[in-house]
Amino acid sequence: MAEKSKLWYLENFNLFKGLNSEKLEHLNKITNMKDIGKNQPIYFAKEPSNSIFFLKKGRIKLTRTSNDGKEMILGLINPGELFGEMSIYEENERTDFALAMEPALICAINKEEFKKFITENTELNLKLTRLIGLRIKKYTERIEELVFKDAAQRIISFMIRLADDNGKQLGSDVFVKPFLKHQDIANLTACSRQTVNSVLTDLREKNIIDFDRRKLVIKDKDSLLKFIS
Amino acid sequence: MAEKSKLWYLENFNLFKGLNSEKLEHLNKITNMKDIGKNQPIYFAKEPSNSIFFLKKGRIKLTRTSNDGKEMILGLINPGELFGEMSIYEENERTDFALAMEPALICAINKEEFKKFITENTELNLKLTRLIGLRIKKYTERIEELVFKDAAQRIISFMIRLADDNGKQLGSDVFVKPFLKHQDIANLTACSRQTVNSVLTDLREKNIIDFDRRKLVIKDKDSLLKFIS
DNA sequence: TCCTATCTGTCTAACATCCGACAATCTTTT
DNA sequence: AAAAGATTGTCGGATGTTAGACAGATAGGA
Repeated sequence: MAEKSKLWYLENFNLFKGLNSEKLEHLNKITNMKDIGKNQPIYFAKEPSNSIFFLKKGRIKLTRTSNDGKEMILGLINPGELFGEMSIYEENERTDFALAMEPALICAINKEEFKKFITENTELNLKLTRLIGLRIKKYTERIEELVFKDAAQRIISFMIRLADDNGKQLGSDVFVKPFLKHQDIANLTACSRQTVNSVLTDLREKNIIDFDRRKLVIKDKDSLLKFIS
Repeated sequence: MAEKSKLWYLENFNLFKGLNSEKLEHLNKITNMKDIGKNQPIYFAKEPSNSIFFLKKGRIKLTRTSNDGKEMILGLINPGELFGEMSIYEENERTDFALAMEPALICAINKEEFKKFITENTELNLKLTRLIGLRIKKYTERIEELVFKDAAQRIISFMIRLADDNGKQLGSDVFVKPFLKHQDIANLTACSRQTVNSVLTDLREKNIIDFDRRKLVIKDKDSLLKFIS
């Protein structure tokens, strides 16, 4: 990878927008671009956490596994987003597991280097603080959803968020591509694969959504919103 | 309330330990002690968030309410702990609701004043950052629990945490006093009051715990731990 | 002190969701 | 192009949890 393009990448991460070229150059020196293959791990749980990451290309899922082998997905990471940032706050090892869902390009920064860089760039500190606030908000909302909503409502909420984050408006429809496999949706919404399937096919029969392995189309968002009232 | 005792209170909050008397005096000037009656609110959801709080005495529950009136408890606050601190991170209104479970004594600090105080005391900043990291960890563990564990396991995990936080070792038993009413335990563990009751009485029959309205006694922690394996 | 609220304990029926099973379809590898 | 593997679709039975109902116990206010 040419150094020039790496610099360009850095500049395009939300977090780094507005930094001057001197600072970007310094950031460039302490970062490391890396290609990750499909289904390859980026880090493991219980691994000492020395780095934080930015995603340039691909999709990452952050997961946790129960004692008896069940998987839950804590969150999905899209290009331009930071992940693994908990290593700034936790002393020891990571508690989750990051996996590339498709071929990905990531940018790694050493935790200590990044900490130092932050203290020298207080405007970054503010952005980071805001980001952490958003994370907490997201997690508490997730808890709320698990407590108050049933499986169908959780799946529908997930689709709406997915469409908001990754969808393209096309006429009156919203396209999301790629979609996720049912098992992943199940692991995100805390229900079984079969329940995901039956909810999705039911909504398709009602002409509210359409989907196949690779795409999701939301044809009638208003009806979806009614379900989660 | 005499000013002298208030200063003494401040000194005893974990977060402020180690501050010199000049800084404590300044803190004293920007804080406000307040008595709160049983079942009285401290702040409401959707209220502009101008203050953060420290709890000196009593117990606080942080709750959220669903559209159809069901309550969930996001967390309990014990004396010495900070709460409402999300107002530092979120711009707008609060998303939850704080209620005194028993007569309480709290200490309020204006958000902006506190922010200023932090920037002038960087060692505090570090402590606060660590605290936020712990909050995130706690929330993600809660999500994990909701996804992986059944109702009985969640209730048992809750009792163990309660005993760790508020229990007193007495011989081979751990006493927790006061206990919570079953409905509150239900709202903390995402299940119904009836389920809480049946799990508790079942454990009592097996001589693993004992309880009544005011206390919980853990008589056989090992057996409890086996349930959550 | 009595009276009223609230909380606990215990049923049973209804319900949501899971789980195993298996065929059909699509994807990847050889 | 064939074979192996992964994903989707669809059953029906098993299971955990809820919700309603109501009696008895306890706490708090008049």
